[in-house]
Amino acid sequence: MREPADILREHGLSITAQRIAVIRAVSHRPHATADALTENVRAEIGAVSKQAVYNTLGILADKGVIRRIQPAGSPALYEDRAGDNHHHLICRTCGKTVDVDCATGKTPCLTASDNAGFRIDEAEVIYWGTCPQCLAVAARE
Amino acid sequence: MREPADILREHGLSITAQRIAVIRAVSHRPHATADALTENVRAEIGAVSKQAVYNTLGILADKGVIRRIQPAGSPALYEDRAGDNHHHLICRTCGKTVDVDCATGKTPCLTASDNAGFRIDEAEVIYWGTCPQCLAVAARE
DNA sequence: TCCTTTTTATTGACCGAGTCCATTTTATTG
DNA sequence: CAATAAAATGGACTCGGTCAATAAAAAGGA
Repeated sequence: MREPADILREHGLSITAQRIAVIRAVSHRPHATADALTENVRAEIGAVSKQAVYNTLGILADKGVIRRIQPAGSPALYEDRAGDNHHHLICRTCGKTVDVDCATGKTPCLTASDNAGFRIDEAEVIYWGTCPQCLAVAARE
Repeated sequence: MREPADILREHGLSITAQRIAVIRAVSHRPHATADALTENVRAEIGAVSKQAVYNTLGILADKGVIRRIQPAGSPALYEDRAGDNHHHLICRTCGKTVDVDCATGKTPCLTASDNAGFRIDEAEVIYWGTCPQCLAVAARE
């Protein structure tokens, strides 16, 4: 990802230390919760309000700069990679989240068998399962 | 769906008026929230506690009798149809949720391009877009 | 540069969805 | 018809997130 300040400028947003740090945190730590990102930001610039973090994440997600994923039973996660239609693999046991490229090609999943008249703009795919570590633990028992 | 009491019996669960009414509500009103279902149940049997509804929904979802879907930015929805690997189409504007059969065949979506060592047991697909009604409203403006 | 305007950050109250827990009620089983 | 196990109730509580009023900081123009 480019310089945080450039990203903000390109979208007509004011450039603030908080926003820069949020962008850095997201790109440095993918699949993190707002809470975790807040801690990262605090480590970098000393202090931020919860609200500033949510605000920044919300705006960036709206602008398509970052992506928000909201897996069942978990707070929202944010990631750097956006707009490339990749998907996620989530461990039911430990919550580990991993990127997977789309199974079917470029922007493929945008085709439902019957769209019921909807105009579809995104296909969100979450593969649920058990990660290698948790499989190993389960096997040992 | 069969008789609620039979479903409960088959899974070794006590048969109570509350549970029967919850099962009826789910099958009568697909894609409803726990809250909406609670109202339905109250209309049928007079009163239920929030907890009894959550408890029943949780157990039935665990047993695979019903399915819980948790779309981003919305409370959980419950539906009757379970185990047939169908997906959902959700309107970003009004939240309307519609079933779609799987685009690729029988139980197809269970294949990620790279499973990263995970054992995958479910592929959850949500198509986001705009429903016909909301498209019409938008066009009129 | 300074000053004004606009945007953003802060703080703390608040909200909705869901869970926890102690108690009472209801099913089930001998 | 007990005795016991399972479920329901009600109310407090948690967590993720939003709202709204005020303070602070950026952006833009003379």
